[in-house]
Amino acid sequence: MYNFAEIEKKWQERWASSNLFQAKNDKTLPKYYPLIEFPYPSGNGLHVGHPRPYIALDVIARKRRMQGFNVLYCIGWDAFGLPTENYALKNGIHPKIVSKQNINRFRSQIQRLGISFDWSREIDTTDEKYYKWTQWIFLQLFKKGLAYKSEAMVNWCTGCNVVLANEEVIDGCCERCSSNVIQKRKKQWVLKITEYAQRLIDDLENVNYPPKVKNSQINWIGKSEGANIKFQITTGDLLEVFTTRPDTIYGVTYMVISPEHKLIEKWLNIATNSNEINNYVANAAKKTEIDRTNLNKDKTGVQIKGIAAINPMNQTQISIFVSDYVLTSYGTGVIMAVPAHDLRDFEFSQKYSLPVIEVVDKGENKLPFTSCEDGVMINSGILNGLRVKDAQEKIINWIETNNLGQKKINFKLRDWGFSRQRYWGEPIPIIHCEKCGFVPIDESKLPLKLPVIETLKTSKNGESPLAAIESWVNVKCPLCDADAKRETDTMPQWAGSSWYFLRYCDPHNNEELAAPETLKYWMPVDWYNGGMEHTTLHLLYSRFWHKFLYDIGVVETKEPYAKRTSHGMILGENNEKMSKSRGNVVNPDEVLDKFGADTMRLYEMFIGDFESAASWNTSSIRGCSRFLERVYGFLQLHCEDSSNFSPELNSNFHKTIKKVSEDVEILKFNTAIAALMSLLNEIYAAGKINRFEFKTFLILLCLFAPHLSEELWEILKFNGMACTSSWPEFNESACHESHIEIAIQINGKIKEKIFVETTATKEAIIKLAKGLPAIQEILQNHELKKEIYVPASLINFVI
RNA sequence: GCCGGAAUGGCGAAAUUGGCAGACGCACGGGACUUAAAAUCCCGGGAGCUAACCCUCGUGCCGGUUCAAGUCCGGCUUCCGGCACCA
Repeated sequence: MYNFAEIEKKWQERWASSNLFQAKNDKTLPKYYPLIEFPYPSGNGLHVGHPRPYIALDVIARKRRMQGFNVLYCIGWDAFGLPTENYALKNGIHPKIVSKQNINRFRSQIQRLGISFDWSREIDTTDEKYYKWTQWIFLQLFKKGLAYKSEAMVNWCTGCNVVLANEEVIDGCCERCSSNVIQKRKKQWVLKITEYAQRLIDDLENVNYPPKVKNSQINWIGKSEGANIKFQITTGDLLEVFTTRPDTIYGVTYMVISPEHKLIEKWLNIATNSNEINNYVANAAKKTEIDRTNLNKDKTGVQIKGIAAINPMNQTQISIFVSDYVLTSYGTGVIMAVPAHDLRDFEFSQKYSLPVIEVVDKGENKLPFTSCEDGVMINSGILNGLRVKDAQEKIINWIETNNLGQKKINFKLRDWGFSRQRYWGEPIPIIHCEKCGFVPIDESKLPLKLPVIETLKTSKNGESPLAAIESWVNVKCPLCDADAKRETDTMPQWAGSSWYFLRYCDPHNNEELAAPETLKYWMPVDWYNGGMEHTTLHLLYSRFWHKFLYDIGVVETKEPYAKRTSHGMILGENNEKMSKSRGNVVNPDEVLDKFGADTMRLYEMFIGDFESAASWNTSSIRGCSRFLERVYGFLQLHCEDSSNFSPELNSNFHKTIKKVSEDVEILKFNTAIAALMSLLNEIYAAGKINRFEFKTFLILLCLFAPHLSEELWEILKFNGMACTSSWPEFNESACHESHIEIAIQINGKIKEKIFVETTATKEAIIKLAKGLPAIQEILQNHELKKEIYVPASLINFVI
């Protein structure tokens, strides 16, 4: 009887006590560094989706060890964050305690899966020995001018007077008190990721990421080339726009300014319709960005009456509108509208009856004409008759000479908002001094520990709960010793996860974030697997930090991850995302109790294409446990001595070794397992297996079902352990069968099938096919136009 | 809305990237074993028309390219992920 509970406990204990999966310090060995995204230890515990990537890279880690690599495979906890803080607030427990409980639960659940993590290197982002270095990196960024304070829009609950996370805003209202939420400007720490935008695009060339990941990042960064151009306003102000089509400047018929633009406040005094503008601005503050930029929605706007802009090219006066389809966060927050050649501007102009001036002619009369290919400039003063590309060059030259602007590359990517008005995050190690400004705390004083609070209370007036702790906030300026105040914002959860893979290399180092020679040996990460949902934030943020660390000489590689892959989500039985509220969460504990870790591991790898979403199906698991039971029962009994593959299984064994070896490398775990199942079926049909074959089978199986494989390995008294043996080789020529099947088609439809020797020539096969009675009959009555022969596959007679 | 993906039997899926659609598994049906059931083992299933063979249709929808299309091209539909303070 296959007693998985006993077997799994036994081997997990043995692996742990022998430190079998600890990475070795011997830097002469070839290294391999697989990485999974470390989990956020949520209060709900693990669900069956979490282990999918852990098991997948465990398969790789185990295979690499068998291939002779020194493997660093680790896990840790990304434990700072909003849900823990909110849970702590609600239940009056300190977040530190909540985190600890969650981590303990996660750890014990994960340990039951028999994943070959090096548990001696476990890290926790909320550990002060860890966040010391998160803070240290922040200080380096600050010293290089890459961390600065800037105004940003935040969700402001008008009831609680606190800043809310997007997630806490439900239909424009506060999740807790249902008051209206508005967009409010607030000074925040921001990291200058835009300075690295071009490098973040360029260096994608040198990494092995799936095209969809590269494309997502490139689109997210959103590079566009154009120009910034200054327009004189009748008030004497200058209004600067960013445009990708400076060539269309003669077609500007109005301008649009975003509702948050600073000049609006000033112009309210001059405008003849200030009430109307005020109302519009207040309304816009209620909308989400997605609503505002929705192309299908009716665009709204209000003209700022009483002022106008002047087109620098022809001195025409043009009206200025406020509209929320223009965002403060992109470009300059102002656009020059060219309705004839931009879709959004065109729609807006139609709605508000604004003039449309065509400046690019392509012989079509349908407006808007937005393409810039092959167009010729018209109605455009100095640009008339030029092609669009030449016009662009000329106009940029002109504005630069006349000091009205310059060529400009813009990115959709925005600088990274780094402040949170929260307790459960890394304190930002900065002191505000009235005289000296922002003063970094001395590196020797790191970590700047989170002060202990008896009972955590909700923040007041939009500040972090830390602001209420006067003894902590009030300090002396490190430079001038005057009274000063600590920064009370904390870092976002993304901070700790932007460099954790460096810490795995040297997790107990108290002098440096990791010793340089250790980083040199282990980095880069060879294979990083994670969710598609992290493509544009976490993945980009950590690449940015890594490039910065490269620039200041901490790491030697420009990119942190040599290869990236992504897993699909595991959905509930009803095909929906697993969530507590939908009641479709499957707890791995139940699966482990009923079927054991090996079956669960096998099932999660067999469930479907690793990169696509898969629905959990409890009855399907049975197929995997049945397979393991067959291995346990049958193979143990029918084992004869021999050191060769039996002739009848020879080719199948080689094919299976090849299939498993290759498929796991391209994430085709499901077909690798199917190959093992097929092989077992063959063995069943043959009715026996010898010791050599069995040993090979166990090594292959060991990737997916390590406990059972070790157990059988021991029962059969093979040397050492399955997981420490060498990965088996396959013989390419032995993979081929002596005979193959060829399909005979007439006009693409299969009529017959023949078996021929693998070595048979094209001519011989065609002759054989033509000799078949059914084929002969058809060919006699029709004219043969063409014969197509696909080697080792088919013949098609076209008649 | 914008960006990135996906769609194949009753179900999860496979298909050397243009070459025999449905491997492997679940569920189901039949048989063997059993007093019986469970478990196990063997066999069978894309749909339609058939006594059976033949034949016809079939990879979300419409059209195209090709000797040959799940795979390539053009146009849709539906679903999923992300949209910067959930992680």
